Amino acid sequence: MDKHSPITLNPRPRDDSQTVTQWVYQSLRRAVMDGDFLPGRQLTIRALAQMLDVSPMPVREALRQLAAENALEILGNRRVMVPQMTAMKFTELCEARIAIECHAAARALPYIDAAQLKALQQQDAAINTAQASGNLAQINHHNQEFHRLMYSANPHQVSLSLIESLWLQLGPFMRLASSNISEHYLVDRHNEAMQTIERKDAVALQLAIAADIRDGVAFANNPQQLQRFIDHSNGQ
Amino acid sequence: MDKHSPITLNPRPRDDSQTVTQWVYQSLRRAVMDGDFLPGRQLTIRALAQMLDVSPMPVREALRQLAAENALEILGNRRVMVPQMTAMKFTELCEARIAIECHAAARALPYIDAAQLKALQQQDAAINTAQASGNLAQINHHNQEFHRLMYSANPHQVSLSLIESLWLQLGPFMRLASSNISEHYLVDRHNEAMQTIERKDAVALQLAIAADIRDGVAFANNPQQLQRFIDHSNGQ
DNA sequence: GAAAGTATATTGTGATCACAAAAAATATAA
DNA sequence: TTATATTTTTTGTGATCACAATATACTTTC
Repeated sequence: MDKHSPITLNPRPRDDSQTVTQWVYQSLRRAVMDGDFLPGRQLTIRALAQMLDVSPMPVREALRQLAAENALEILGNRRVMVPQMTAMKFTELCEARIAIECHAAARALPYIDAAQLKALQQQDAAINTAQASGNLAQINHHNQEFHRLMYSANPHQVSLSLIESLWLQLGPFMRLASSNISEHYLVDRHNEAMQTIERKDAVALQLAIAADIRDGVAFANNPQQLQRFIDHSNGQ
Repeated sequence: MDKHSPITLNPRPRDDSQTVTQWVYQSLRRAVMDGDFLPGRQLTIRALAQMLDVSPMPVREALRQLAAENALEILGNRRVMVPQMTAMKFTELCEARIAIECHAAARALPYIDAAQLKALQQQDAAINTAQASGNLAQINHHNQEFHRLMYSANPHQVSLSLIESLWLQLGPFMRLASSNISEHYLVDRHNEAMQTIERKDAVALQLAIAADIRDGVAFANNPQQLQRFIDHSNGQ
């Protein structure tokens, strides 16, 4: 729970087509998602600005945007903090994921055609490749992409941004979680999901998604192991 | 769909305890929620700043925050627009509301004690008072407060901010909707909900909440009437 | 040595400015 | 009159600065 521990930031190179604010936003978002900032860590505008070699202005806007997405927390004294995690909050976040993602999946199902199913299969293959290489960040990334691809088949999608807010809040812990998951789990659930899509079976798809999410946080079923993860992530 | 129609803004007086940015944010949020900005309307930083008699800076931050909550939309040319509504999107928003709010209600139920139930009853009474006076904005406001009160009984609440994002997107249309609802509907559903809370019956509570939401958008069951509302809101 | 008070440094906030990109208005050509 | 080119204006962006509020470091006091 150290507020001032040193942080390292490895931002992607600036793309000239995007604004500085966008670049800062994406850099910070990725850092939060990857758990580069320890929970409880306080972030200052000027420090981040210096780290990214930009003026304080775009950092201010990026921080405010991330706070609006619940990725960061603005304290009463106007300082910005990486939110703390608790076992109860973790459970709530997972249950919210299940509720919303199952709903989004069912709503997307009618729109998933053969081409999109193929894209899902390719994404699933990418997950396998990442698992073979043992790159946890990559596994997570492709896993998210699989879900995103599915939900965004719905052209009138309104819940994806809500789901991403939950991912952002869980992000740092999912990487820890990945290290404890037997590889075959995720693959099975995704195959299961894709089969239900072929059958256009909404209820079965929801069950598969719920199972996939629960598998992903299976380590949280053991309360004391969950607490260990949280303590570890909070810096012991 | 006029991009430049004149807009009027009736902000609340500035509270000295809040920052200018917060005040601007709340003023704009209320305007969006109340439907003071027509969908498709483009908002410029400088115009709003002049209207509110502040510098462009706090407006910039408020707009970015509202965009992060999907209350506003940032276009490719970096301009800010009030999102357009479509019949399909409206349906998606309502279904998302039902999915998430039912979930939030069930999750809050175990935490609702006698005192909080009493607060809900008081809020319900406030809705009745508002209905008697025929003030649509007041009805909406107290109705939202009723839901908010219920969900936030859960001390580990994580979905309320997601729900509020949906309210923001639906806000302008709910006021139109209110004008078409028979008064007794809302009251019945809320009483129903409070009875299920006393019984600690989660499933029945979810049914009551879903019914309450569906009653609130009952006018949308008739597709052409929904389209009329949207057309009207989009400025014919 | 611990607590309270003071001084210094740091921080978020909000205003102002320069600039490039985009939009609107105007002028030109067919 | 319509389409195209040019100028003018407007707009978002990002940097810099002043200031008040907060936090930190230091001193004093008991």
